[in-house]
Amino acid sequence: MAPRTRAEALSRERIVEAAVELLDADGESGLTFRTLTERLTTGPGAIYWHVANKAELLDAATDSVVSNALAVETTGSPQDEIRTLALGLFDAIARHPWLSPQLAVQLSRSPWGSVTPRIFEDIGQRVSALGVPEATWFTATSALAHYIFGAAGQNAANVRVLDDVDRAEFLHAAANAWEELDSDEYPFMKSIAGQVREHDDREQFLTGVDLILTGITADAGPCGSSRP
Amino acid sequence: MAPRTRAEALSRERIVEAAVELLDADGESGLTFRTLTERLTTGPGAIYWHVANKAELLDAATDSVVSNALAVETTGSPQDEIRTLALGLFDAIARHPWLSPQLAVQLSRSPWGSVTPRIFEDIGQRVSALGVPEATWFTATSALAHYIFGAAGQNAANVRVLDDVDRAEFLHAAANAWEELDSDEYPFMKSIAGQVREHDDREQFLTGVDLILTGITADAGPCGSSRP
DNA sequence: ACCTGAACACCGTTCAAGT
DNA sequence: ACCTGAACACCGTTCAAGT
Repeated sequence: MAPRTRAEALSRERIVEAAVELLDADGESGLTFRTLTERLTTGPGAIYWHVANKAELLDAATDSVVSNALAVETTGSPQDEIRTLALGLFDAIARHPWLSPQLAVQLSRSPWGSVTPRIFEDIGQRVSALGVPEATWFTATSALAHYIFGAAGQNAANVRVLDDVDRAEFLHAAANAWEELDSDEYPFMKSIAGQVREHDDREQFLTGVDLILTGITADAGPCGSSRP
Repeated sequence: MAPRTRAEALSRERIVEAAVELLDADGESGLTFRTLTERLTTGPGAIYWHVANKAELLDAATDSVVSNALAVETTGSPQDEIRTLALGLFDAIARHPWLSPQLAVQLSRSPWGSVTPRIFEDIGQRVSALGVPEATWFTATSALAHYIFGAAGQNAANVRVLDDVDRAEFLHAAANAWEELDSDEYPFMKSIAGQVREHDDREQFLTGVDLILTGITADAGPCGSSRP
């Protein structure tokens, strides 16, 4: 029982929680100090007492959501654990599509903020457990992390407001559009239109993770190509 | 000789060109309608005659820069051509760091705007020339594209305003900071700190591209691991 | 057809004043 | 210590008016 319990005292936690809700509902443009003060029935000054500025608030919201996504049980081979972590991030970004640009912005403001090292660390620990040379760890972990963010971001862009039915229609329409593209200029897009129409996002995503895992463990053996 | 030549008539091209210059100089926050009208010595209404809104202007600026980056001569094996394209994008994003968040935003607004299909097409054509099964084309191309954007974005974040000397100092300081991280929480980041301090960005980037190319061509043969 | 420039609604942020 | 709320500078965008 804290001293004041009547009107649910303001706190950094409550502010971040409300920010996440606004972002989930209406995207990045849905979070303003106006909408935030309205929801929390307070004034801008009150928020600035707990939070330095909007950028810090977005960082905190990102941190909160990513932390939850990384807090998963992982057991099995390093490969399995990497798949679990990757899928956790993929699903989190699908649930919170605003994360994708936000992670890029946060990265570009300070390359090693609070979120990036944690993701690198979590993935990197499993990469180092794959038994590949230590000299390849950094490159391998980067490749995995970048693929996860990029693929998840693209998926989030598709998901956004659409429910499953709308989404199927959307993909269908997109695939049809590609099939009608000029075959001189876009032969490749035309050829994969069918795959796009029928693919399952999460399955496709995991296939890509496996592809990179194969590249990591294949090393420069007989299957790989080596550059001079 | 056009009817009016005295004061360099306004045009969509000139507006986009000025926008790119402002973005290069001061990042995304450096481009406002105030700074733009000032540089072009005109009013906001004049710009709105040629451009629908700021989002379209950013799209046009992105499109212009990426088009240049993709307009490179590529000859050699499909692998070589993919490396050339990848490095071209990497360097373009290093020269124009604002591209990185912008590509993410553009992707999240409309998944298949004008830029993304061109990049997918250019890379995808080479992937399909690798001689791997058509069913893997989409996944392979996605993995490459996402890695390129992610790695280039991270690099751009490091480069930003720093010159080479500052950059070396920056990496040195970052590596030192990681080495002093708690070894229970961040054992992996500690272990790769040395690699980060000494790595060459472009070389490291190409190594990652090769890693993914290896994964693509290794298929599910004896070198790869397959998931049940 | 192309441009001017005042005006509008909205944004993040500040700060003297309250309790 | 924590909150109020008016005020400020700035933003993207509009539009009647000019040429």
